[in-house]
Amino acid sequence: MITITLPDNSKKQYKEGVTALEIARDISEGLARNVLSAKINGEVWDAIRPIDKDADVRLLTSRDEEGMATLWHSSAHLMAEAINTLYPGVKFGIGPNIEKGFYYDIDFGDYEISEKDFEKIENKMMEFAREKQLFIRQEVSKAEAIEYFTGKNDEYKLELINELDDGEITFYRSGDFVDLCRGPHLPDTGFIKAIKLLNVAGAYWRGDIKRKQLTRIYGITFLKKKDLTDYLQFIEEAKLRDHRRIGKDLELFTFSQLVGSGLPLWLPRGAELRERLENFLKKVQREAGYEQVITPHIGKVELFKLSGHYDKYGEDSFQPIDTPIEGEQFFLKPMNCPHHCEIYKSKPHSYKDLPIRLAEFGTVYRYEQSGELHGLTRARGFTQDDAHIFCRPDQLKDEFIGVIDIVMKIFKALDFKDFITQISLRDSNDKEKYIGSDENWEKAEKAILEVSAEKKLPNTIIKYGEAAFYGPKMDFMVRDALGREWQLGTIQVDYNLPDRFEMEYVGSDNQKHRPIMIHRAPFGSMERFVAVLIEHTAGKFPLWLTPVQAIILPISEKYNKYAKKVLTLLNNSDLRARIDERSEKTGRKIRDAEVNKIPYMLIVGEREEAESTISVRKQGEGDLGEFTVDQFVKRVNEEVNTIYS
RNA sequence: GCCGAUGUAGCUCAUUUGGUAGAGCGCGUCCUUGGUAAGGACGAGGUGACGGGUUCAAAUCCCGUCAUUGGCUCCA
Repeated sequence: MITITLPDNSKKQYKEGVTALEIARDISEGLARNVLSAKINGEVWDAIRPIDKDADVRLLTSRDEEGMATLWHSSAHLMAEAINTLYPGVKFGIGPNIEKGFYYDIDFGDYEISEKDFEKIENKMMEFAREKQLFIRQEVSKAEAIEYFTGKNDEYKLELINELDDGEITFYRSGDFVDLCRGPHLPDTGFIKAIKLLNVAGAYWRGDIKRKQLTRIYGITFLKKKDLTDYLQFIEEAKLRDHRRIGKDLELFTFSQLVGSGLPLWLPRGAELRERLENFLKKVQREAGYEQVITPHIGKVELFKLSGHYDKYGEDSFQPIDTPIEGEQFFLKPMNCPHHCEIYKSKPHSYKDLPIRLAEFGTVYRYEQSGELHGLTRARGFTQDDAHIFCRPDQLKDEFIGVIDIVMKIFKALDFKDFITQISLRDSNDKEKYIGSDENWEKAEKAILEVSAEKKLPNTIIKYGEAAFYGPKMDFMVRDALGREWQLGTIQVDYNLPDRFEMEYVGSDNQKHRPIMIHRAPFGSMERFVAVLIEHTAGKFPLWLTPVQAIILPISEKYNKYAKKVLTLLNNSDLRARIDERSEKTGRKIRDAEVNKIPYMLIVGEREEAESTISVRKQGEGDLGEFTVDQFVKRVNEEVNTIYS
């Protein structure tokens, strides 16, 4: 007999070879039907794999991430089984579960696969699922494994097997399909009740651009049909929040084939919105001791050779601009820092001058690969809310705190609650990779960790070995409507450029010292930030940002004159308002304003004109009653000013 | 850049197998002058992304280019 300990610490005696599924059945038949896999002494196992010694057992269901991982991993096998039946002779690469669903990389040989084939594959998968095929685990020797896949002529599996040690190789069989797999899997395919293949993509074998490109098919499955319907609905709703769509609807930005892909054109309303964001940040930065600078969009090749950008990225960048007569070469700037370094160097500095904080909304150009462009989140020309802080080592921590304060102010003003903070430190086993002294690195990394703890930043992850070669950094990331992660703000310590540019300041000891540089961009780029903001708010921007704050709706054309009077009053108070002068009924005007997400609707008719008032309706909420214009302006100003509190 | 998909009116889409294009919304004019989420009538709008080919005939079939898009790779 062995002792099984459950998560509530209850202990039970079982025969050797008992399975998690049997333990579940012992608790209740309903639970047994929902067990996908189980955690045995911290390792996820098949629910039907015999347990032969004392163990801690936690049953995994659809409520556990690991349970869903098992479902999706098994689904990848089911898909492979279906494909193996429908397209004999195809070869399989890897087929893991992912955060939401699974994929399988497959070499289809001469078959041409597109989304048109999905239905056929889904149907075959459903057929096998209904057969409730068992997933059978089998331990094999390396020689057996090699023999099997040599027979199948599958060089991908053979490559994987060759990297494994004898004695740790397992196969899983479902139906007639055998796959090299570590497991674990569902008890049988019958758990899979809803299947949807999502898309097909090319993927290089082992992620290596030099190797063969396989066909990757993504899919998702669920235990209940309803879950799939809900998931597909979520995708549809997320699409409605897509910044590319809303940006078009609200006339914020556009792209032009003639101008070139990845080069956004900001329309008047988008430009206004962006300008308000910039002004907000400028104000915050001024208060924090920043100074604005302005630099040109190009610089001589020598500048970027000095900064090191040329060597590292020159060939993959927009190519140099040549002057016709002198034969000089200029680069579009991919970063603002070299220009700012030259500003620092324009005069000598004393330790008393530091820190110097140079800020610029600097537009940069990077040749992103065509397949990588994505609306405003990935563009070839974009504007960073850049600043470079030049400081002494003893000032590093305070400067870091100052930057985090700015980032938090912005996130608060825009109601970003859901973000991740990533701290990237160096890999201390591979110090050769990094520039700068050991002492400086240790000091900077310690400062960052301390600041992060003091500021109690939520969702902080620390990654070792992710630092740039020139210094540790802290990044702020958010998710877009479709769950993709985007980096927004960044704070990076840099020991490299001060060296390259031979920057100096005179210390209190009358000796020359090298300053530390901090790159920071709280928004990241205006383009990406606005994109994320659009998706975050679904286009319902906060009042202080929105293009049109209020729309005046005259009950009939008889009151247009009064409406204009109200408009003038509002404009004089710096409110952004318009009038809907169409000869439409009030219900219609209200509907259109609601759909256009205009925060306030101001209804004026006979009564309002007589009493010199406006009837205020708030978007999404409804009628707020009668206000004088002064009362309304006061209300709006109070609402707007909350961003600075 | 690579694999897959897409490109028809300002927007969202339709046009069964090739026979010179339609709808809704929006827009314009007129009627209507209305009180908290769609009043009515009429009308204007399209080189079917662009270039080439096949055909008596191409939005439709083929090739190329550009752009968009889901991934991969890359990412300062």
